Amino acid sequence: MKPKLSDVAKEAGVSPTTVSRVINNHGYLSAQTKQNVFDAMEKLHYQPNSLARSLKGKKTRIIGLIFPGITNPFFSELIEKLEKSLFLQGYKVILCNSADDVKKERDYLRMLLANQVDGIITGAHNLGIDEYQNTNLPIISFDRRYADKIPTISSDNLQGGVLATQTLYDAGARHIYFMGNPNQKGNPTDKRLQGYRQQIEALGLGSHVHPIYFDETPMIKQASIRRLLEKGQADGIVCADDLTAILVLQVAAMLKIKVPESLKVIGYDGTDFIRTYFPDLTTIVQPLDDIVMMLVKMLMHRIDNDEQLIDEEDFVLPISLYRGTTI
Amino acid sequence: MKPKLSDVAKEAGVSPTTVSRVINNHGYLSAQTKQNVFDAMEKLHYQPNSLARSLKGKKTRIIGLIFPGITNPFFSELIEKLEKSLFLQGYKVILCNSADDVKKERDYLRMLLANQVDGIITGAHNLGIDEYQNTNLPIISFDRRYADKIPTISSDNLQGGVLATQTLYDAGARHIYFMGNPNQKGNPTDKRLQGYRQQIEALGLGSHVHPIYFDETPMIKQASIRRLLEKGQADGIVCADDLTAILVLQVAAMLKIKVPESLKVIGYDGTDFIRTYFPDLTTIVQPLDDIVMMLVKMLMHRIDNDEQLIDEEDFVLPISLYRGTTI
DNA sequence: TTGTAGGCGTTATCAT
DNA sequence: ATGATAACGCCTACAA
Repeated sequence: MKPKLSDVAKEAGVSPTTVSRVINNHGYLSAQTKQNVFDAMEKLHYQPNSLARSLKGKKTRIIGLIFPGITNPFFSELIEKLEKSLFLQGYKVILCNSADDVKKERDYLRMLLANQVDGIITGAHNLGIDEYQNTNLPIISFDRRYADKIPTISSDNLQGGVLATQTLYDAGARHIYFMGNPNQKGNPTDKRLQGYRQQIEALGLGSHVHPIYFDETPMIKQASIRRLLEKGQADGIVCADDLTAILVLQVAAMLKIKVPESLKVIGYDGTDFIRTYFPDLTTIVQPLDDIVMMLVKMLMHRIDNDEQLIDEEDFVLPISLYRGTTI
Repeated sequence: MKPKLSDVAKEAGVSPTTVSRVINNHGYLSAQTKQNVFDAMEKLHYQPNSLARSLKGKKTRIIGLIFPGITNPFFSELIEKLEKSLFLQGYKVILCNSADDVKKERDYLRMLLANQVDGIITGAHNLGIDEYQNTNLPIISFDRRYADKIPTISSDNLQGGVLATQTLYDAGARHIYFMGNPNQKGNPTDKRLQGYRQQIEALGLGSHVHPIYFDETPMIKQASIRRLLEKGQADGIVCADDLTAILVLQVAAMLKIKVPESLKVIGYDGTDFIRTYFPDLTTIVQPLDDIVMMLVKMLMHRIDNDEQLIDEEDFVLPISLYRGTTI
């Protein structure tokens, strides 16, 4: 059996209380006793049981992370940075892949609650408001609008849409398409399209949206992109994410469409990964480090200050442009 | 406060025991009582406390995942698939990023033990044997040799090295370099280099290893690759992973070295991501789905059958070749 | 400086 | 068919 506190106590010849005190560095202990207890712990390979500890009211120091996937470089970088940052604060992370599946997200949310996590950071986006609303747990959301109780961090998607469009225009494109999810569900990312529309209008151009959905396989996206490019009307494309932009470049190469001469392409996200392995791609860069810092900071704040949200309004971080050769 | 079992009991007008019975579907309950309890649970938004439950000896249904990072597509796909598979079996996942940091890995291992996880799947690779050895927890490792008690799953790295080398040879390369970590620490991945060496010898060629380390930044790798390519001696390169291969292609383009005419390149891993977004890259494909299935299957087996490892020897899965245009 | 007792929320055992 | 009771491993008053 696993050694428990009382085993250590017996081994060290003291009471369980004393051992607990040593572990938690509580109150006054004689150096000798401390040493005895440490030796006993060492000898028995003792590990305190976090469960029992948390049951007694202590925090679990576990944060739940709910995201729609981890293979997209944007999410893998975001999650890796979050994990890193939280680890430094002494937190572990339970990773929940909502996989764009409402049921799975709900299941996970329940599990996290059942496991008494200290807080949740979520970037998933299916659930009805109430499930999240119904808990008093500190929750911070990235790029998703859940409920008034839950602060949202995002980067400036509107400005991103504007900047992408303007950048294409400045480079000479006049038939600028937007490629991404046309559904407007009220999430911050919807603003990329809004920014596009807004700027298109300001420039006196025509607005064209080519729908590409998050849950389509790359093959399907590719076929869809091909249909668009074959028409040969677009000379500029604002892609709602970098991976889509890469598919556009692939299809363009396949169709022998010259980039950027005949077609200019701009992506969105600008992760380290993409900038390193697809340095050609011009893209709107989200400030990942700042996003992570804000998410963690606000979460920590909510955890430490039991008072409800104070001036916790939504927080929008500025984006920037990375210039590759596709424009 | 959060409702507890006894609150539900009070609400439903029964004893806590009965509520527990309903929740766990234990013994005989009248349909009426059941209904009452369910209603009460619903009404109070009751969530059983997993901690208390686990403290009472129940499993936590949490699996720890220890990997050296998640941004490499190979790991992100592996982890995503593991999470998916484990979720289907009713397990949650605590994600631990060892970040190639011995201390962090040890910390995480301790935390996992403290949190009474039901098992661990690890693909990290720093720790001394003893820490893992010292526990009776079911642990399965991917591509890392820890200890005799811990079964290792891997794909056929030796054959991968052989196949990569032979493929380059068949395409006409005669000055074939290996690019990757030259240190042999006894891990399965070392065999990629061994396979290369073995085949080089069989072919009567000279063996050349250009060292690239896992923890180098892409910039550094690139500079290092550049130094090699500028010498112009290599006409074929076996890369120990796909990302390195992509850097090689970048540098080759920069130096105006024609691929595959003057230089043939083959990568290693062959994730869906790379095959989709870098379809040109010829690469050795690891059977990720099979790897995941084996990892999960063996872990479940170890968890369910308390008996110690039976014939749990290491398990090696076959690799395959994906043909792009870089050879 | 150290020990004793009770309880955190749940479940298993024994009654009824 | 349902309840009372005693654990699970730890922590925190309260004593001594």
